[in-house]
Amino acid sequence: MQPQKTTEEKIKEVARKIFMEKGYGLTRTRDIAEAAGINTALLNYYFRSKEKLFNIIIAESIKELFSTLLDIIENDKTDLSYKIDTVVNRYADVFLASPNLPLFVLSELQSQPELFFKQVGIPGNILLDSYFFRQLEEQLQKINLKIEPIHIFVNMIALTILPVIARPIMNHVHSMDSDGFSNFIEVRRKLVPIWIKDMLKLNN
Amino acid sequence: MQPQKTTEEKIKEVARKIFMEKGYGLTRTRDIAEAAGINTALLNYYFRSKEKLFNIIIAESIKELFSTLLDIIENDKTDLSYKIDTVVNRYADVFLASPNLPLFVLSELQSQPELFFKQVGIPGNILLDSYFFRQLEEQLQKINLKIEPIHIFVNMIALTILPVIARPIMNHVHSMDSDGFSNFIEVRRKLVPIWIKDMLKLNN
DNA sequence: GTCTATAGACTGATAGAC
DNA sequence: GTCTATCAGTCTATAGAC
Repeated sequence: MQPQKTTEEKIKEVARKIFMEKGYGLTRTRDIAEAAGINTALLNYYFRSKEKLFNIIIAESIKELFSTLLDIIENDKTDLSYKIDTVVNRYADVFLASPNLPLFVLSELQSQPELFFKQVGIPGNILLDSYFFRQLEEQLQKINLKIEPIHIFVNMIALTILPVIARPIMNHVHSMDSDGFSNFIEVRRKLVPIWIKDMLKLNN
Repeated sequence: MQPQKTTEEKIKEVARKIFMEKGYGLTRTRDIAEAAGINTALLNYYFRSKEKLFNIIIAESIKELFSTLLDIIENDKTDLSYKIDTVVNRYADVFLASPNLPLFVLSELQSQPELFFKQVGIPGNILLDSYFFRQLEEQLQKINLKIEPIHIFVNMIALTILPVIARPIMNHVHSMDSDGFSNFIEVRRKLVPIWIKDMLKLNN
């Protein structure tokens, strides 16, 4: 038997869904209240204001998107190849479960960049100082490729995330249903690590 | 001597900028009017409503993003290597001039996918049936790589567009000012075609 | 904790003068 | 074409009863 959802959890759950679909500006507290089976008074009883509720949702979303990464890239026990496989696979899982998550976070960060600093508290240098980046740098030197590690990292994320972000266009130009989308992600789950390792001349 | 901007053009110009920064929901007609040096009455005199003005802006934005592509990929006089160079370079130019354009369009297409059909009229199969895709298919067969051409196309767009879409995060983790951003794009303008050609085993 | 009712502020749009 | 003034509608948030 699952424990019953509290009203507070129910509100957060539907708020997350509606904020992701419509964005902050187009979401009305009434929509959230109605979808949660309550009223706006109760919503404000729990969260004080729409903005405070949104800040909780967006902070959790940002953390969901980045915590996926952090424990992988800071691990000094795993090699480069394993890290590439794991990052791509974890993100594929996250995106299949929450296809709207990346565009939601990116859009809100664009219109309110200060959210990143205020709500998350991930230091800016955590990526550049990571063990993963040191491993990338080492490998790039080994194959005598004079580019910054960030480019390889950007490539890995780009190849994984773009089909998710551009899903409406993919649906249009590739006539995809939701199964087609999942299949596409599954195919790329295998391909992206190969491409990234090729860029690094890592033997597969 | 440049011809003077009409009021109508001035409104569209600032509306485009503000819609792109804040999105439809958070943009107020008063913001647009003030930025254009007029008032909301005049805005409605020219465009009837906020929504009609927005539809004009988003339709033009979608066209700007895709017309860049269409005349390149349908050309049967240019080879694969040239097409890759040209697509990447054109998009780099577009994104440097309008960094908010891609995320704006992608966000709006997610919340209103029918915009693609209604406002643009680009048939879904124009990409799959393009000369570019036939050239990709040919080359993939030649190197005996059993993947669909769409993956290479997605990769090319992904590697070019992601730093632009994730600019707020890039600023944060890479301590970039606007010069840093331009430099980053300039570096990738050269790198992305190399990576894509490597995937296709095209000799550079 | 949850509701009804409503205050209070803001927004898009228009009427009407010039 | 452009303005001032303002209306009607919508939204968030709160007061107060239960």
